[in-house]
Amino acid sequence: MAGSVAGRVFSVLDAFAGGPDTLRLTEIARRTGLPVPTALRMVRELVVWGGLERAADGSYRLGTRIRALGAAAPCPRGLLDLALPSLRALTTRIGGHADIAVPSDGTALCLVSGARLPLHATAAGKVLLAHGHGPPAAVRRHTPYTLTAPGALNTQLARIRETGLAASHEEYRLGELSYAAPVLRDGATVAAVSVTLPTSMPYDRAGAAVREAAGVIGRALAGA
Amino acid sequence: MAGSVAGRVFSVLDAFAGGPDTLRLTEIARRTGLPVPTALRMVRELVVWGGLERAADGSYRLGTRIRALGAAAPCPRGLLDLALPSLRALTTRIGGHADIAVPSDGTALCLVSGARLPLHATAAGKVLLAHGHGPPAAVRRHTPYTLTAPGALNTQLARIRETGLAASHEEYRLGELSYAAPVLRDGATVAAVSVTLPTSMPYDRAGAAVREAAGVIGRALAGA
DNA sequence: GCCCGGCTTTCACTGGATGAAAACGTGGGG
DNA sequence: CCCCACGTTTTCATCCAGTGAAAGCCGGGC
Repeated sequence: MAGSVAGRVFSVLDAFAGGPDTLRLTEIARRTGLPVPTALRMVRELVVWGGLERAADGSYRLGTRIRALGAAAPCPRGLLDLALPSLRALTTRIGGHADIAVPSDGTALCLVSGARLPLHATAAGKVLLAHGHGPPAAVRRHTPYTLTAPGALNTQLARIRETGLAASHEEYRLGELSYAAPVLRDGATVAAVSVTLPTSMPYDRAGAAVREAAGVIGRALAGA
Repeated sequence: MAGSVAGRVFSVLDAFAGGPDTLRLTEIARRTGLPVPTALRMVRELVVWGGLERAADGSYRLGTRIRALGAAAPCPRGLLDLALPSLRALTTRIGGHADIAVPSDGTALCLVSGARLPLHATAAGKVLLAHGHGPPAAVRRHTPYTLTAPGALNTQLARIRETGLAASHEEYRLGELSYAAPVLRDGATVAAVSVTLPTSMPYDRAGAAVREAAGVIGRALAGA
């Protein structure tokens, strides 16, 4: 792949996946191992297409075309397949319901249950929100504990980014609490693993367990 | 671009942008105009990379890599969220419809209404055109007032760059006028704020109001 | 002014890309 | 069962798009 034109184009795109969201030509060349003129040609074609766009200072960032495609991408069946073993293990260990959710139309789409959850009121949703998926389809109050103030929510999202763990205590349904952790692929959050438990059955290791499961699934993704 | 490898890869990806989320090889070849073996090679490299994935029945769909990239793409992390308060204020102050538009496939995609507007005939579109977004998907006459001569349009675009304000007087729909101003991020225009009014309504403060709103949103973007 | 780093253009060479043709697989109609 | 039709995959001789070293260009620092 490295010896093909397509491969070179892809490597340029990959250069943006993990790192800062804006790169200069030289930096792209360094990251991809491509000679500068070659990187320039790749980048130019990407700009014409709309996959990259040029910032005012001459550096590059991912463009609208990539965003549009990302939004158009359906949720991968393969993801559920990869995740199922870990989800079963989670349920065995913690109890309750384990699921994996991807962003879809401003909601968190649960691949196991098929449910669509609000982004602002569930642990899985908050994980997705915290990592740039959004905006939410609707922000409404589901229980007395639902967070609706943008400020409070943003503070939580910042914390979620720091800790890699989100929680929801009866913010969506009374008597239900959930924990969720991000599934990473190439440094980007592509899904959220969550467990949902009745408040009567709290389990203090749920957070760590969810994080572990997310890690395992992320590694499975990388290996696939 | 059509004559380059990169262009062919892009056209394959584009084939998925508008249509159904799963395509068969022959269908991809048909949509892109590529010979089948060529399409096959493109598709294969995309699959290896992760930009496409193969469904159980042998058809193809957009893959996790594309999703991850789309998620990693900066800027509209809640561009609409950030803009909504300002847009509401605009409507309250000026009336009519306020919206924020980003370039998408040669059109101006309005994030509030979801509408796609032509770049050459609307205020929001002209703002995007004036700052390097384009080319337009199509330049056609919508009303007797639509500008189609490239010269006249370019003169206007230059003026828009100078003044930071664009207008459209019944160039898209009769009885409708709109004003738009650029939203800047790192000095680059990433979106356009616009208000659309019936010609019967007063509008003398619309220009300044739109510009102010765009400034506020730009500052919110920088802070995020 | 001079230098230095990064961006862009040029150009002769070459190896990856190309696509017609043929082989392969599969399903279904007679 | 055979044969046909359709979609996919492989092959291979041809050739042109892609390559990258080198040189030119621009701007900013000293």
